Amino acid sequence: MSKHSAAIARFSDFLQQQGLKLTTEREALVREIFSIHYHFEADELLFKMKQNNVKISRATVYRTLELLVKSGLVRRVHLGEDHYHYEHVSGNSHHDHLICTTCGTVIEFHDEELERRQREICERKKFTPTFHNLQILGLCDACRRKGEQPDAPDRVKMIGQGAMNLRK
Amino acid sequence: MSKHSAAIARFSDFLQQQGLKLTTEREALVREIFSIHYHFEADELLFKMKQNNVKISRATVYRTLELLVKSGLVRRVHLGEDHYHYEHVSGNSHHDHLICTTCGTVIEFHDEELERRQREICERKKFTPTFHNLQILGLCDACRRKGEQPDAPDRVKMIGQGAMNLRK
DNA sequence: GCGCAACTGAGACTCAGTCTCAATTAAGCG
DNA sequence: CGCTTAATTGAGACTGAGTCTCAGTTGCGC
Repeated sequence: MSKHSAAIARFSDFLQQQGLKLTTEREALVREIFSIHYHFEADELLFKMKQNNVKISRATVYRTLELLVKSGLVRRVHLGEDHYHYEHVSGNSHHDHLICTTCGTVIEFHDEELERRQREICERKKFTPTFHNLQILGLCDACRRKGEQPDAPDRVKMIGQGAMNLRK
Repeated sequence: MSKHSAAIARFSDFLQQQGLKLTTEREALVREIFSIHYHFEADELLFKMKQNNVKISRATVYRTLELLVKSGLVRRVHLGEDHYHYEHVSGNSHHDHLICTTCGTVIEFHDEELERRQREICERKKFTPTFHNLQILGLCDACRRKGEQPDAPDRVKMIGQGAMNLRK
């Protein structure tokens, strides 16, 4: 049960600083998040917790995600779809995404030269960056091989495990 | 009335190629879009057309925007909010965005070195890019000057003219 | 001009995310 | 260890962007 205790301790500290409380729901959510090693959606989280018989409400999931983002333990990322995805932050930290528009595969990468160049651009524009978000959409190697796209997808599909809606 | 006729001609060609029709609604929408020289939202478009006494439905606006994106005349951009923004494409073409998280100002920029480096990264990952989207969030010069952020905004606010909801 | 596939609008629907409010709980304090 | 109270929770109503349906309309190739 002491898995992910480092993350929980960090979150606890953050909450205390803000005069907020570490509740069982919040703790369970952090555990769940840190056991997912991929991008996830809020509803996916809710679903998984239901599966594990952990009781938590939609509202609490969203509220806690917001706190986790503020605390820096979780990052909100755009993956080309029209709603948010999240990922937990653990040591290694920042990266950007290559997203295959055919199969939905997400490839992470980090490139120091790219980062440096961005900083230069900001400096020149007198802009103080705090965060950035880069997605490159296109075809992954596998999809390119299996024929020049069969039917021109105009929208990214099937990212993550899909929505699995189960409102209540 | 022949303003923006180049764009309309291009769209007409695209439609014809696809066996689709150029209707009065679609033409009016293209006119409206090409008279906005900034990022806009779908609802904003609907609102402006109502103001100008052009009758068009929400469904048609969305349907036409999709076609315009496919035709390459309009681009869908993420501006850090939870819904889409659009911008028309006109000659000069591709650029990325610096977005001030305090006042919502959007600064456009284009940097060839950044583009080149991205192409290199894709090559190394055997990824065939078709499009990318880079937003750098932070503080613009003006906001940085007027004090180190008064109350830590955790979310981008007030981008564009705001939503001005008027469903019907 | 005709025919018919493409198109349109009204409004129902979906789905992610937010808000409200009464009931509950963490945690500092005596 | 119980009290107090501010923070938190869950149920479900609500919001707002975007999609879908379907009956009626229209562009356009013949």
